[in-house]
Amino acid sequence: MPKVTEEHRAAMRRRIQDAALACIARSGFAGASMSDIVKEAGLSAGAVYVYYSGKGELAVDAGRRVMEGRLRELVEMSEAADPEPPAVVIPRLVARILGEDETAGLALQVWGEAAYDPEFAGLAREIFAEISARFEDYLRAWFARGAGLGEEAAAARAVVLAPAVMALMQGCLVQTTILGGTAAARCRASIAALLDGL
Amino acid sequence: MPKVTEEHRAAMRRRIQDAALACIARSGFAGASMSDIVKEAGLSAGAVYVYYSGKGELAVDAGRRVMEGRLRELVEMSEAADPEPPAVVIPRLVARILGEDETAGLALQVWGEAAYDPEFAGLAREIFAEISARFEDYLRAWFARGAGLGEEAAAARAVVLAPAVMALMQGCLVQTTILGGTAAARCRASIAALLDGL
DNA sequence: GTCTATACAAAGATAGAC
DNA sequence: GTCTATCTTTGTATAGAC
Repeated sequence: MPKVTEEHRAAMRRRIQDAALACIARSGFAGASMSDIVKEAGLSAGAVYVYYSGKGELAVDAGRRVMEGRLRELVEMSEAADPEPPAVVIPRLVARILGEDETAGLALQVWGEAAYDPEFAGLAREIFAEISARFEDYLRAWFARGAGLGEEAAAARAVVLAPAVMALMQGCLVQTTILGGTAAARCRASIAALLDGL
Repeated sequence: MPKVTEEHRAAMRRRIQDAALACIARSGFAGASMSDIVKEAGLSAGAVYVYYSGKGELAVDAGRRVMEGRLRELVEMSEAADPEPPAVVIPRLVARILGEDETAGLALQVWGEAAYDPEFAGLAREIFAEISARFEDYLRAWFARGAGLGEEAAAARAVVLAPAVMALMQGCLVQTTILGGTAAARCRASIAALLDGL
């Protein structure tokens, strides 16, 4: 019966990830020590090393959780039936992604790690590609059904504009993390104004 | 004659900063050890500690250099006599800021540190405010003299749009660091297309 | 001012009892 | 599987010679 064991293992790994994320939010990826994480999880060093081979594996796993959480929010958007204009959709999306938890700061940290660590860079690229594809899907749908372009023209325009829309979202995340909530609201309003013509 | 000493001090601090930045680009702020930096600078531990009280001070100083380098590029733009349209100015600016050196990755790391370290957060906010002011200056000039709005309307529009333009630049920096040069070019083209209407 | 050598602390990881 | 205790390495910072 490997069933119970497998579930237990998943639950423990998740518990350790949660503790790691709390510590990382406080001290950064490198600054969060294994003893910090062990204490935060209410476990012992020995227990943690049963589920993770070392700090490296745990760090990447925690980073993956942060980025995949961000991705999940986007799936709904790209599956909406009749598309709303970007000036409405993008700010709302940004608000939802950045609003609830303090995961935004963690995403910024993942990018920082990706600047020099190949494993984090791969992770960031992977998530970027998935999110980017979602944005393209949405933009194509909007230009075709909402703005009335032909299918081909809509697809071309979506491909061209997607990176800039991604940049808006990424930049807003940067500003939110660094400047806090009031600046975030200002940034969302600014994005809405910029996208108003589309 | 404190003159020579003062110059020497400045030169040595700069030399140590350069070494630190090289190490940080390789291993991150936390991962770059003092011995790494000492070796990279071709100095001894004792010498380094004459000019810096510790790793913390050195890290912040190095971070400041990265961010101020970014600011310098912007000053020229905001001082241009007759304003060119954003679709031209912004992509060119981004290309210049991200093109030459690998400092872009370092900026992303500074933001990552700012996500949890108050000192880096202060630094990031400070630079953000200065850059933001420059963008507002430029946008005001463009809307007034280039696009023909009234002074007051131009100023209002500049204030509204500045955060989004900042976000575009920040996001493009993220994409450049994570995805590399070809994606950076695509992002610049995308930004140009998005700003074309302004 | 600069070097070599080293003190002191912290972190990652493991051993062995239960 | 989990704990306590510990081994080993690494890193920051300093002391003292030159």
